[in-house]
Amino acid sequence: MASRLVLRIQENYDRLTAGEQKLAQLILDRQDDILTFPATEIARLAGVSKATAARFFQHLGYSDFNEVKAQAREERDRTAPYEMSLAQSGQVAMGRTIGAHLDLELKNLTRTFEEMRSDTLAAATDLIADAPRIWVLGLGLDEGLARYARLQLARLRHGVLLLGIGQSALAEELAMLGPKDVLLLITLPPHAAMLKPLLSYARTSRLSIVTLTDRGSLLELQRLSDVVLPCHVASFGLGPSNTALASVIRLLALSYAAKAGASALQRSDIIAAIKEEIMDMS
Amino acid sequence: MASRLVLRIQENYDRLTAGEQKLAQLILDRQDDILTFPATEIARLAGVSKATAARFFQHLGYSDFNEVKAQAREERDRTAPYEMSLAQSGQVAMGRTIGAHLDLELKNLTRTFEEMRSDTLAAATDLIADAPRIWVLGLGLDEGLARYARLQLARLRHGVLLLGIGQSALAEELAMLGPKDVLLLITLPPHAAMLKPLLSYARTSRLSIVTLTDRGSLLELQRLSDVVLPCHVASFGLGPSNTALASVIRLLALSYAAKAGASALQRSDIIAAIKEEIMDMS
DNA sequence: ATCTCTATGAAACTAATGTTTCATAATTGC
DNA sequence: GCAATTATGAAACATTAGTTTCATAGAGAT
Repeated sequence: MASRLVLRIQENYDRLTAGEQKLAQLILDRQDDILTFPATEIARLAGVSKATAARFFQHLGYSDFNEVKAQAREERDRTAPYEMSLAQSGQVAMGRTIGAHLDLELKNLTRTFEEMRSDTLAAATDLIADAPRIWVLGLGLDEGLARYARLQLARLRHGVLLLGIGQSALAEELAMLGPKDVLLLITLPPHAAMLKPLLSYARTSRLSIVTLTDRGSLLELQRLSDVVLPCHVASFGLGPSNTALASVIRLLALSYAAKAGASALQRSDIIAAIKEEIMDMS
Repeated sequence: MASRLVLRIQENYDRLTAGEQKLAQLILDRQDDILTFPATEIARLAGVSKATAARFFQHLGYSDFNEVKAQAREERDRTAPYEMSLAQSGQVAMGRTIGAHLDLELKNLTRTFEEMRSDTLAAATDLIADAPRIWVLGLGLDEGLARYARLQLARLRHGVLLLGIGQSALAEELAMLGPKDVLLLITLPPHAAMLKPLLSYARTSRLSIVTLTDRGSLLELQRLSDVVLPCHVASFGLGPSNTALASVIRLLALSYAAKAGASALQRSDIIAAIKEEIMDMS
């Protein structure tokens, strides 16, 4: 991040020599990362000598390149003031600050969607759209998210059911799985021991399996699924964070709603109206 | 930005020597900017020698510090441009892109924690720590999150119960509420019509109410609660987004675990061990 | 065409960074 | 208490980075 350097360059651009303008253009083109390189490398990338680079920064008013870097660091610290203020005043959780928690959650979300291929999301959406029934499964801690997913999808379409609630009836439920159905599996480490045999059995029903899991489980679960949407779940403690997974569920519902169009939204409106009517009767 | 370095540190933390842990802690505390400093300076900041720093990075699997910096640059390049590429090529959901979805989620998270007062989080944590029993309530769509919250807290302490599951038994459950208990309420708009009378009744039990809700409901629910932790829930459709609320639940659990200390973590370990044993018997 | 001035790169010099080696202190096991 | 092992920092060494100086090329003015 080099905002103030960029501003100085912009203010002085016409007064720069040709070599200096080469440097200036490079910095304007790569504002975010150029200062992570040493000046020697910046000069090389711009196609000028080290001497020209040194004179360039001096021409802009800096005493030397170290001053440029120090200014950029100060600017970075100042850009996110809430993090610093939170970090300083915030409650310490697990030895970390609220700011650190937020940072990690933001990174989990960013990396999750950074790496999400649109064709993977589309494939998952298509499977859901075409399925006569959707079975949602989440074991242990993942059950809450499974319920959330089921509710999100049930608002938009019929035939969305939860598996594994009363585990004593799981076998009966598995017997109900049919071809063309979709199993929406939500699972984070540590994975339930029964998961693999359950998935192996489920596949004999010739249904499709869409799995939401963490990055580390991607390869393993890819073998047992038709589509895997991986999430980043890094945390400071208490097992994996499911914030990114919650957001992926939401995106999947949004994506389905967009594909299904008016009928999905109409269903959601109907359900809302039913609720209002039921509550009026209470 | 040093996400992968951070993950490597987290995976290996217990195997690091004391000097290496000093470096590790510094990097965890200052993930965003620490790699803008040379390794010599990082060593100085951590209070170790340059030799220790060099061995530390090698211990983590890097051939040298230059490789650490190169990886961080690559990561930054991979994180920044994707928003543009996703926005241009990504699946359109509800008229918005994956990039827009991510942006909105990031903003929800950022604003939620930016506005979170540490004293409010501490007050909620204290109430939970001191309560003989915690009742968790989420109606309708919020039920999934309520289950998630209950599971997170039940791993850390006894006496965490879910309200409102079989609504026909709700009256019986409400009769069980006692003084000094805490009701952890999770509710987003549209709020269930029964919520207000339910809360009014609950207060006659002289228990404390900790409410997680959206910003818009803050004033209204503040009158009925002891502590309110508001979340930003902006979305493009399908009602409010609960990604930030999921993360607040997680932070609350982390905060409680930090306060309760060893006993909470021990309980979590015990539960994990029980699960392993039960699964081995399956 | 020539002279003056400016821009520039090569080279020299200085400074800083990073890695490796070695000696010592601390820790662990018997 | 002692020996063996490991961790660590100081120092040596190697490499890179950054600044300054000097020589040259190019541009502009006459």
